[in-house]
Amino acid sequence: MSTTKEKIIETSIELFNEKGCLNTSTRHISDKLGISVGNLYYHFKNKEEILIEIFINYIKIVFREINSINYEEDEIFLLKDFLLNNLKTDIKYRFLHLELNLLLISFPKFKDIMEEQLKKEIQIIKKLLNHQILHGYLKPMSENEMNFLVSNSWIIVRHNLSYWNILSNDLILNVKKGSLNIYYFIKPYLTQKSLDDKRLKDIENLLLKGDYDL
Amino acid sequence: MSTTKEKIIETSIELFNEKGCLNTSTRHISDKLGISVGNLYYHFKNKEEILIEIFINYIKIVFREINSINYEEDEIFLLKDFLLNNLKTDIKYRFLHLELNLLLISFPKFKDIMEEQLKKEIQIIKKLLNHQILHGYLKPMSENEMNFLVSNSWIIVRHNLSYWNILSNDLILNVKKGSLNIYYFIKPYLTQKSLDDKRLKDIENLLLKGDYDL
Amino acid sequence: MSTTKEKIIETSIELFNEKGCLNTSTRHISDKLGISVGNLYYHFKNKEEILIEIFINYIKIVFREINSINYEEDEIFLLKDFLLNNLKTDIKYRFLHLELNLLLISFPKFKDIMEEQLKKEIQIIKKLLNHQILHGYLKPMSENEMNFLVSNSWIIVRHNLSYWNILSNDLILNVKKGSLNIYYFIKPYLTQKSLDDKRLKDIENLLLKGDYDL
Amino acid sequence: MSTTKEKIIETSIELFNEKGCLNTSTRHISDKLGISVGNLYYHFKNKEEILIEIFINYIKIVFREINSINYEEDEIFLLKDFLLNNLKTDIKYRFLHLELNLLLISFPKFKDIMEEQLKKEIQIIKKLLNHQILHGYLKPMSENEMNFLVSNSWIIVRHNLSYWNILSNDLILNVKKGSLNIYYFIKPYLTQKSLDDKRLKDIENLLLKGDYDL
DNA sequence: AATGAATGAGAGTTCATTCAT
DNA sequence: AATGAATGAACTCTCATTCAT
Repeated sequence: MSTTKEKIIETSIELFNEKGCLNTSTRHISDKLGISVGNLYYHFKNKEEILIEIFINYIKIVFREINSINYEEDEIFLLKDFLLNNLKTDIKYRFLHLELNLLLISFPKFKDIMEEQLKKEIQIIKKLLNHQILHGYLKPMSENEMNFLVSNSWIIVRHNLSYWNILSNDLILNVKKGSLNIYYFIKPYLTQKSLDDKRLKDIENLLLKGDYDL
Repeated sequence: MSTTKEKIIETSIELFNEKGCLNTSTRHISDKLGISVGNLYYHFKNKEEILIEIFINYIKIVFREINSINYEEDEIFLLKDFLLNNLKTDIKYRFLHLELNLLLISFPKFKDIMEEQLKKEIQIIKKLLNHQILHGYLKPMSENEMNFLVSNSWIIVRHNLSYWNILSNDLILNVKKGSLNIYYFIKPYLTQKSLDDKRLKDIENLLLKGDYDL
Repeated sequence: MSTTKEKIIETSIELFNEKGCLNTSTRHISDKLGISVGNLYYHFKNKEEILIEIFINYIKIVFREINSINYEEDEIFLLKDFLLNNLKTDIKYRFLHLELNLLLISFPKFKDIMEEQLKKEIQIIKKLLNHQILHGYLKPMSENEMNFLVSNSWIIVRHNLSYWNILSNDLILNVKKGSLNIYYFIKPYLTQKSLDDKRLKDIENLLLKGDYDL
Repeated sequence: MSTTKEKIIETSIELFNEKGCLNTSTRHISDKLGISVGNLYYHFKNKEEILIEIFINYIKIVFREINSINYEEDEIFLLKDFLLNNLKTDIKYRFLHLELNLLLISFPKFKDIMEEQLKKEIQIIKKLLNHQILHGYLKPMSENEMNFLVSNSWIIVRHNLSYWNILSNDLILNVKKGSLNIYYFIKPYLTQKSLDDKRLKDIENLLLKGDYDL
């Protein structure tokens, strides 16, 4: 049993993904939810606050997943986590990245939070990559190479859907193709130890077959 | 001395990059240009036609550059072309990719043309990559790997600005960083022959120093 | 104390009669009423919905009057009802018929409702005429003659104002002349019994003198 | 080989019938004709002048037909002329009557000419009817009855299409039905001599079968 | 918490008309 | 005669937001 505020968020996410945040009016949201516009504005000061609330929810989930990684236990699975765990979240909040630039232009507060958040993400990805290097799963690299591996990862992870969405309207299929974008992007950086690991082959097979739920 | 139609296109591009196509009204365009809205609509049936005209201009330039590549002369420079020649064009028309997903949702005709165009681009990039493999500059790869190299290239090329724009407002700097994204993305696929080639080092140095005009 | 929605309808009717529905903008309506355009569109999805609401109001009144006819009591007065009762309604909603053809072309939903409504009206007029025939007030006629009596009645009733409006701007006078159009149109179909009836003479005198309120 | 001015008139008539005069822009007309708007305005001061020119053409044809009636030769055929000769003209210029009231409201000059013209028409119809009475084809009637017979004729002739257009989109069929409206309207006023005349039966049969070209 | 009426700016677009060429 | 670029007012309609209840 969710509160009205939560319902507004969920409905907004659905509509933003469907038609885009900029194409979705507050009236659309309240109509779809079956509440009054006034009530929506009782819970949120304005549209940007809805967007920011959504983004904060997104951040929380992403960080919860990232922080739940057990760095000690089983190092190769870090890759699997990196690849699979976030897929569902990224689908649910896909408009955030698909529409990112207009959101940054249109909503200044959102831009500030996004910037701050990206910096944190960069640190975490770096930590992850360094950990993988330490355990011999990832080839060593210079600081500079590392920086561009990080940014490229982010770009590929956040924007692969842009590519597939042009070619097809099948969201699930596109997301599964996108997971292979990430996999094949990271592959050249893996060590022979990684490539020989049975678990990596399992991941590759899983992704290639697309035999998993989203 | 450019025609009104051309001026509308140029002004639209400027405003679309600045505020986003969806945030720019036809009245903004005509006001900035100092003409009446009526005159704008005399030259273009509607806003989508302006967008499409811009996109067609973009395509023409991209294809002109691509078709001017001399495949015989000097194979390594294909990479340089791939990296540098399009940068200016991509800056000028950056809103096309930064705002892509909302444009696809909002303008159905544009989507059709974009889809068609992307399919052509894919073929051309494949041809380029195969040519590089043939001459020993790129490592051989499977059909599948090739497909994801192509899609990842496209994603990195078109969306690297998304990343840097969050962190800084300096467009030129961001574009130059983005060029390194492309370079470092492609590097793991290069053969030793490429890596040993002096011209590649020159490219890398050029990009790292950012000592080139845009 | 009427609601805003009702006021919009009343103001629209006034303006539509005055300047024509097609010559009346939604801003005219809201300006005359002293509300914002936004408010008008809060109450009505679009202009066609205003038109349809007006038409439905019109239908309701027409049918209420028609259904209030007591077929048992006094048959000759059916004619009087047919002639007089609807006059006020037809004045109030006169643009509906004066402007009919453009409304049908311009508003497809309106056309559908109008078609449906006309078919109902035809049935009711037929019933009325048959009742008059049964009681010997109207000459018997073939099915075919009946059909064209019905259509001609409708045409005369709905369009007589078209004629008089060309010749004079005095609406009330024109409407009263129009009532005689209906009367003289129907007269040749009346039986001797009708013509001998004092009440018919009364009606004729009333209409000729125009000594009644509208 | 018609002049540009004539072509503008013909094209305007087509478009006015199709979409309504008020829904047809000068741009529509010049586009359909393949000339420039400027050229259209070279030939006509404004839209109203086009309308008036059309109306004058219409008047000329109507009067030419009316004046060609040979009152001596064969009196019963006056009815046929009244019924059939004008049908083609009325189809061609149907928007003039279908859209009449808005035209009167929107174009003051047109209204003046229309008023003047209607008065002339009334005189001519009266003359025709009196001639028919004189020869025993039409029942004698009072001045008053005559006036309303005239106005009702005009209403039925000009507005019967309004009725049928609601029920069907088949123009030719509707016009043919409309001809029966006129016929059945006039029938009660005919003398036994008319009704016994074989030529009248021929007309009725012709109209009922609809076996004639338009 | 919630309603829903109201605002007013601004969106995309069309229009009759003008005018230099 | 004819072109077609240009105007600017007006059109229908949508938007984020406010506020009395």
